[in-house]
Amino acid sequence: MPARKQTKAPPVMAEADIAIVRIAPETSFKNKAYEALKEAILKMDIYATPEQVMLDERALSERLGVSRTPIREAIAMLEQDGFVKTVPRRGIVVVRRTKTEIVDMIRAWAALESMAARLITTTARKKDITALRDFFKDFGKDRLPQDHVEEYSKANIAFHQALISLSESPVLVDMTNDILLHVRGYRQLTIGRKDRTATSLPEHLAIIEALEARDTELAEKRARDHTLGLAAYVEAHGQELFS
Amino acid sequence: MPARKQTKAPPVMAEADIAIVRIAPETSFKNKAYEALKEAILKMDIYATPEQVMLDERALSERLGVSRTPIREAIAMLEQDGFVKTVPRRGIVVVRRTKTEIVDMIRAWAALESMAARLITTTARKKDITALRDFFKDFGKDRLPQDHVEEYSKANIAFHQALISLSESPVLVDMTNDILLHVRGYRQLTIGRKDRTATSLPEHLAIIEALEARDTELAEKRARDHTLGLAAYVEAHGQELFS
DNA sequence: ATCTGATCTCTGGCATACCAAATGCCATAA
DNA sequence: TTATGGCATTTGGTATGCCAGAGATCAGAT
Repeated sequence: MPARKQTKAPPVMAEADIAIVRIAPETSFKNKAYEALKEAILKMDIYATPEQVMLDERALSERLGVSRTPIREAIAMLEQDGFVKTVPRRGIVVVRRTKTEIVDMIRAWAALESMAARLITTTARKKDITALRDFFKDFGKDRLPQDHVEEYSKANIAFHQALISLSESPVLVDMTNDILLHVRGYRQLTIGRKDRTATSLPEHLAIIEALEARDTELAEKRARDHTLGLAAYVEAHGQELFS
Repeated sequence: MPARKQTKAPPVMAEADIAIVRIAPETSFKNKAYEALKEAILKMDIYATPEQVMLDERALSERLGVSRTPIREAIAMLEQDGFVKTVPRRGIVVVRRTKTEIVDMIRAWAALESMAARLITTTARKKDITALRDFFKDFGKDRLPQDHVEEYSKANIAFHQALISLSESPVLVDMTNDILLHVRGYRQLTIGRKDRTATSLPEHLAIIEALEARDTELAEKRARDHTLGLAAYVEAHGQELFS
């Protein structure tokens, strides 16, 4: 049997505890392009422009100062995300979802969030649950959400993301984030509506209460019904948004 | 007012009803490579091999007979799916999920499936719901699932997919399919276990009954609890699968 | 025999060139 | 004026080639 090379305890020097942080991985152009394009697509308010939005590989590569290769890889990733659709020899089109698709996504969101609520009742710490109220501390009887729609809208999203995070389930977090990215596009035009905003805050507080009470079934139900309510709202009032 | 060009009835010739079928879109090498690699990864039984499985761009391009470009694009897509992770200058590694991640995924699956069940009680047709029983028509008191684990396992997956499909929600269908692809890898080693298989069939039938009764809450609960049961099972007995 | 480091090799990242199909423009014929 | 056919252009698809960093290898010094 050949001598096995000693692999244990070879520390010649104390491996100085200088905070070595694994150096910067320097993200590739591919990833930079992906992030840049994703952000650009998300902020372009797709549902506001009447005609189809197209992307051009060569134009993008010039704009970003890199060759087409990393751009194409980024496009391929975005296509997996469902943000764009490339048509051979025709172009790359930014996908517009129909109202039905959006409602569908919101329902999935409701499913995931209600599961998060369920998990939270059994694992989250009391203080973390209570901290969820802070997102709405700037609103109350003397400062109604419906009078500060834009601000409330941001608090609303932040609340939902914080809620899901409390589940400590990476999968639930990632999936809902993906959905939010798709839904966010016209969120300003729907969730922002005053009539719905008014009922939103009380529902959120009710969810928090159920979580604090560790009432699994009730928390799940409230979380689900709250988001399903949004789905129903969009289904009923979102018609005008989709030409 | 300028004369509007006549767009109606310009048929110069009868547009011969020769069966023109829109020709074949001939999927690109990029997509072919994506499908090929995905299938290869799914059937390689990742959790069976002890050492990390690596992929090599050049080797793959030779094997598939195409250049590296479409291969790289396919890899980028697979990375978005979470099947592989490319490490610069090191290689492309096929991702192995931890037990915790798998349990987490199954919980998300439970959330989505319970929402599907909920929707089904309000929209699906009676005959379609009843048809779900067909997946298990080959099993019964005289032919127990636990005695034909492999066969039952396939029926099991088919049942769940058919169930979700009945919700007529493309989003729920796609998301659960994605999850199933990740979970399927070691499914054979867990769901296949006899002790769990025995309780599976009755639970499935109970779900179908609730759906037929149009009992939204009950159907949702049964669907959720059934899949959460699998999650709990994996969490408790799946330890040995993850080295 | 072991440690050091120069070098060779392997691997993904990126740039570039060329291809082919889908369009659009435009000269030309009816 | 209008319909038609062909050519130039546009756009994504694919193939190649070179680069740089991370390891592995191996010779030389201690």
